[in-house]
Amino acid sequence: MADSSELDLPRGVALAWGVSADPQRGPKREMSVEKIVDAAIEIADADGLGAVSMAAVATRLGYTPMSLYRYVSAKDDLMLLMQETATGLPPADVRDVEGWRERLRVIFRGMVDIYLRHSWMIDVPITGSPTTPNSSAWMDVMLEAVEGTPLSDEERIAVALLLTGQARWYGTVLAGYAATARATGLNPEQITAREAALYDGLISADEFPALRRAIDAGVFLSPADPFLFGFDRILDGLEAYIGRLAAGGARPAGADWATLDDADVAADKKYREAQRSVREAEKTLRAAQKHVRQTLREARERASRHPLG
Amino acid sequence: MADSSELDLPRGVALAWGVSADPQRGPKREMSVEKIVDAAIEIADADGLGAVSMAAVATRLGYTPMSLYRYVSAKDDLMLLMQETATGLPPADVRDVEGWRERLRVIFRGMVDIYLRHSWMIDVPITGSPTTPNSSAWMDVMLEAVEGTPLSDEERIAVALLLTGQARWYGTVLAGYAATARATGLNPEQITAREAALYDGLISADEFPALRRAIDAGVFLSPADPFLFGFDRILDGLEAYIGRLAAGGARPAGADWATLDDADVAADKKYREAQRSVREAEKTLRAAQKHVRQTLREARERASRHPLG
DNA sequence: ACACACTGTTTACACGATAAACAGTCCTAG
DNA sequence: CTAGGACTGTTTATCGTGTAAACAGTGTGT
Repeated sequence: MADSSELDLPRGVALAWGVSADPQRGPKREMSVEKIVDAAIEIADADGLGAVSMAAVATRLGYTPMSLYRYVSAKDDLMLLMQETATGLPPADVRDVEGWRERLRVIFRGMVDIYLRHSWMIDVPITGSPTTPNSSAWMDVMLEAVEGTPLSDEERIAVALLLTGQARWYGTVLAGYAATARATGLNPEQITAREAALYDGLISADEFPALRRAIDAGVFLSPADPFLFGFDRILDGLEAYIGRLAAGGARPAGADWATLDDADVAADKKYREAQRSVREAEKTLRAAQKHVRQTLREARERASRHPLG
Repeated sequence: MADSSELDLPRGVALAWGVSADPQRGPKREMSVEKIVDAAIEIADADGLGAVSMAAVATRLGYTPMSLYRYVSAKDDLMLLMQETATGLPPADVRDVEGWRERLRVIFRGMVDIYLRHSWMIDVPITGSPTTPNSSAWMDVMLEAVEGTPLSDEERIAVALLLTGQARWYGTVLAGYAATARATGLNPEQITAREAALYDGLISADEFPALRRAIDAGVFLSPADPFLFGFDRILDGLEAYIGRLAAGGARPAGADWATLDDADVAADKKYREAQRSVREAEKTLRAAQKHVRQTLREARERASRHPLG
């Protein structure tokens, strides 16, 4: 470990590592960072991250809003600490599990559980990889899980990233459900049904043939969990790769992803305009169809009641 | 397609489908939804989604903030339209590409490009799957790409979800870079270097042995793109599965993910407390070590200069 | 021509984060 | 053992949000 004297830690990160001098003089502290963070988490669990305001947290603890700033230098730091606390430590029993495949599955399950418990986690704004103790512990346990494999160090990191991303994505969708549930008071089945109805009503066979066929096959009402399928495919892919390496197969060159150049970015607005005309044309096409004229009529009626429709 | 008379579309979704009656009487409109959305996107591209306020958009167009509300019923809707516009249509040439694997790669690349262009996309709050035309078009093209395979309808949706999630995750990390770049003015290499230094300074071999080893191997300074590795593994996994199906292999039963019950959630706070003691103990351990005492001393010095460290 | 549906604007409000100045508390250096 | 001052939680105030409501001007269908 390098000498840390040269580092100046981002404010919240230092708090997360518990590396902050406790004051020696002055009155006894009545609160603590932990209590504040716990209160904030409870609010977020119940009503989403949007409900976490300094005032709300303070009120819940019976203090005035400004008092929190003696413990947490800014709301950003509070959110980082919420994230870190809710992340917690990875399951302790991973080491007992036999085989990298099962170990990764246990870890993945652990991550998804976190998002299941704390759907607001997804809404915490990201600023670089979180160099906090608990996040590092998860990273560590993932790396350890694949230590018996012929994967290179870079590849192991890539695997950890792959799991993290997949869990996060699962969490994102779960959070979407949680948010609509909060907003509408509907239960998961009702939300699914409503979304299926929306799709069903909007997707025409001419414009979106493949999607339309899927809808007709009832996929949006299926109880099967698509994320589990995805996760199993990921494990399959790793297994195939590891198998190839073990069999002495050559490691393919790690391609470097071409970045966008400025011209691409500049072209984007024109591109959007071009797409707009395409879509405009499709819109006209749509409008020519009977059932869509119906939709339009409905929408106009609605718009007249409710100016911005 | 079912009769849409029963549906009441979420406000913004109707706008996205272009299903809103243009007013007939009254003065000519000076603005348009498109111009507003474009202005908002330009602001977000330059300074992030946080910089997009109604006032900022209006100012950029030379109007007063409230004028926007004649076109866009709320900021949420504006964001939905930004998302939809920036999403655009999938690449038109996917159909020309031979083989599902290459087709998926082209689509994936297209998605990542979007996040490369518009890193703020990740920050747009999600509320259910976006039933908008462009998003549907991407879904459609993904489903079409795997039409020649023996995958079931549910599985195809799962594949589309898998790609989307992976692209989003890539985008999340890209957005993190963009955000720190904006905040600090550093270029990507400098950001990587700074993060590597942070890790290097904080991760001890005792607490995070596997991670520490990875750091020493220099993985955080490697130029290889871990997301490409991950994506290739996903494709490998799909290939393996498709191969198995084609060879007449049985389809494994789609496991249903066990949801958390209330007891689990209630136990979470106690769990966090338990973890806190573990971490507290580890902290003490850390503090007993020489180099960490060093860190602490540094931190105290810093804290005395800068009260909340 | 005139009512009124519409335009963009003004004014106003309820929150949000947080800076600055406050009076009370209590450790520690003299 | 007694200040001085570091520290506590509080009060007050500022600035930036999103958006409701009332406004005067405009142009179209009756």
